[in-house]
Amino acid sequence: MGTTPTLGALDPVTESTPAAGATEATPEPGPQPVQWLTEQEQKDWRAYRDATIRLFDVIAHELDASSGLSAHEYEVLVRLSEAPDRTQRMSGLADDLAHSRSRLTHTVRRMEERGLVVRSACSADARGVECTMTELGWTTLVAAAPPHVQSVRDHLVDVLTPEQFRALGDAMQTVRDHLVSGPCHAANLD
Amino acid sequence: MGTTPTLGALDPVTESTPAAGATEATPEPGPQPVQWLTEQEQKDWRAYRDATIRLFDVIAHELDASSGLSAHEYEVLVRLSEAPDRTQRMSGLADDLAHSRSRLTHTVRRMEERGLVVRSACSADARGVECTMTELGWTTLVAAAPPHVQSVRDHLVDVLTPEQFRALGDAMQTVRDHLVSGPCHAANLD
DNA sequence: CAGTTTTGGTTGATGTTTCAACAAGCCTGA
DNA sequence: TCAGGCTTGTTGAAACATCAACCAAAACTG
Repeated sequence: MGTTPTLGALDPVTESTPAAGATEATPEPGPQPVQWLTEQEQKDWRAYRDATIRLFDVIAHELDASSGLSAHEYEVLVRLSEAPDRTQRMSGLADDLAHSRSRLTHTVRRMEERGLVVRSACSADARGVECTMTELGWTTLVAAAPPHVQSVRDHLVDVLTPEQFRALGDAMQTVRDHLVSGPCHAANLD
Repeated sequence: MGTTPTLGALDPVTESTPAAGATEATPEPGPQPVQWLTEQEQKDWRAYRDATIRLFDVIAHELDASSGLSAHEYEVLVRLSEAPDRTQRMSGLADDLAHSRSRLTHTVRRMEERGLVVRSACSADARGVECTMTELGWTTLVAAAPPHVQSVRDHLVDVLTPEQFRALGDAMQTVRDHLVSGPCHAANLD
């Protein structure tokens, strides 16, 4: 009834505390003593989440429109372009891209069918497979990069002040380090 | 390798390839006068991109593990929980979530099959469909929220200083505003 | 140096998202 | 009023991602 409690972002409950502790640590005898997000934290988390989803969406769309590459394919090509001999092991690629191995296998197979990369046995480790960028892959990447960079500028870099963007990079580098070095970052990795 | 020009992030070319392969029918000087990202900008963009992918990945994984909801389903429930009568039009929901209409239709159909929401005709507009959260949807959300909030804290909020996190929210709010009010934000929307 | 475990990679089934096409209701103007 | 265009929402097929199962080679272990 009147109990539609103007719910905070991902904090739909705060329930048994009607008007009270929406913003503070709630050490109540609930199932879990979770420290809820403050209203400001909710706003910030939502802004980050929402903006990022839309940003990635529009950038991926523009990339596909201008080059026919998906964001993931583009990223595979970038990594290969930076690797010695434009070649990298599948496992290394998967780790770099934070993709599951199986996802990478599928992606690379499709890219191979289109002639963007080739796979070959790895000499050092008979289990391994090496992925190499073809000339077509290279020219495709070279053609794709300028409009993509423009996208990133238009929708992100140039929208912020240089200081804001630097701070964003710093913060996210911290987040990234914490994630990859964290205790159980087992989450991914197939 | 002498010919592998230590390539920057998404800037694989920089200069090594002049007019090469670009559009032939362009009499203009140069393919595009794109302003490349500086090295620092590349680092920051990559940190943001990479950290975000991993972050969303691990948070979605933990949410699914603890509640059986995907991140998208969770978000649908949150929006409904905040709407009057826990009901919202499909179109409004799709806009809020930056999902295509067709994606939302599929998602909601699956959620309806699981009893989390129900759909009904919209009285005001015979084309419309209203989506309402069920009691099961509510209790599911209430159970899902605490561990999810904990996830967000563990991997993002508490990893940064309060100032960093505030700045992140501010910056991304700017990015979001620019995206939704931008000239052609037609990108999405089915 | 056999037996076990771990790692690298693939496969196919299943689930989800995207895309194009469509149906039906709304709205406008002549 | 009714023709045309816009909006809302759905559908089915195709593309893509995820998951569990699997094989083969390496790396341990006793």
